[in-house]
Amino acid sequence: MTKMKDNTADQTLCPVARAETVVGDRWTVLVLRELFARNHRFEEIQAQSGGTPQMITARLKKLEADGLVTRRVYNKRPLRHEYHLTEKGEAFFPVLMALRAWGETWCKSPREGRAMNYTHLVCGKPAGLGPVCESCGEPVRRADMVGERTPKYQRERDARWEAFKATR
Amino acid sequence: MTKMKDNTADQTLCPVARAETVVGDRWTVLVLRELFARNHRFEEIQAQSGGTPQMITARLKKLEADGLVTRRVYNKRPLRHEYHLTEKGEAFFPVLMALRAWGETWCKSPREGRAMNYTHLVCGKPAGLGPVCESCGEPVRRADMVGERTPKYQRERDARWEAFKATR
DNA sequence: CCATATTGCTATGAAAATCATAGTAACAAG
DNA sequence: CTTGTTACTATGATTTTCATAGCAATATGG
Repeated sequence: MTKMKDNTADQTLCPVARAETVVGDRWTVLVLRELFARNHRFEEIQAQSGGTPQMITARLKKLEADGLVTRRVYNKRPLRHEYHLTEKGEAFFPVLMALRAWGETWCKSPREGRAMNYTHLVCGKPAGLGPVCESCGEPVRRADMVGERTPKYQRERDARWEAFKATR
Repeated sequence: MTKMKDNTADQTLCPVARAETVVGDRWTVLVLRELFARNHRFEEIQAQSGGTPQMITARLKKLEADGLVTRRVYNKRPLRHEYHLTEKGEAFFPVLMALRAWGETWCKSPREGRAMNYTHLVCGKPAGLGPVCESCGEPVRRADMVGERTPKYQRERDARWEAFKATR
């Protein structure tokens, strides 16, 4: 034998399994990253995540269906939408920050340097990687932080955008 | 046009993208969940995650290759291995806890109840869902917590194990 | 000894997802 | 009336996943 019943994971009480049916996918997480980075347009999301349009459309539709994202008209004629995080979507922030902390610590050689640096607005100092500010020790919320891209990461993103535009 | 160069994400400075190449997959996260739940045997991991053996073998191999998991012989003749988290794997704990918090809060109706309750050993009280103990306010580490399954969730897992054994 | 159970997988073919590439729709601007 | 912009959809090849089955190496019970 091999498999049991289908635990499509909405059949379980486990919150991790439940969450994974929504965000258990590379593209979905990258789309969310872009939305948190305040990139709300389809093109930008596609360019920075590196996905095909189908991948991005599919994830955005699913995220909308799952209540993490809303579409907002920013232009009628031609009709154009921006994608924004809902409260449920915004609440995903701590997961992304935890993932970031793990990625910075365990998926990079030290010489590569950070992608982003966050400043904790409450104390005005660097927030570091953890769930509490490394400078003042208070738990950090998204609203209390400003993130700034390091020059290297900014250049990387600019280059990606240029490369994307070049092929259109 | 449609796609740009391949950002296989080890080509980026972004720690989220880097992390996702390792753990950006439903099965991988469920396997990690089981390892954190101290289920170290192939069968248990398969039964509780609900995957096919190939899915589980593939994830365990990849997790080993990525340095999150080590195989440990627990029986020669017949040769049998247990899967254990490395330091890198253990470090993933905050991500899982953040995912748990989000899942409990946003992927469940209130009446369903929790899957687990953690006690913060430092203060002896409930740790809650956040990165800091809801009782004493200190940041919680995995070593400072004991998790207990709620009866309902325990029954669910027992049932899954029985169902699994029944089909073998 | 010999049949059955245990554990940890591998094999196989069908179904579904993903990829790269190309193209379309609906306008705006010059 | 041609070119550009934005947000997709279409298509066919490739890759992954799924469900089902089976196997290898022993332990265990009779």
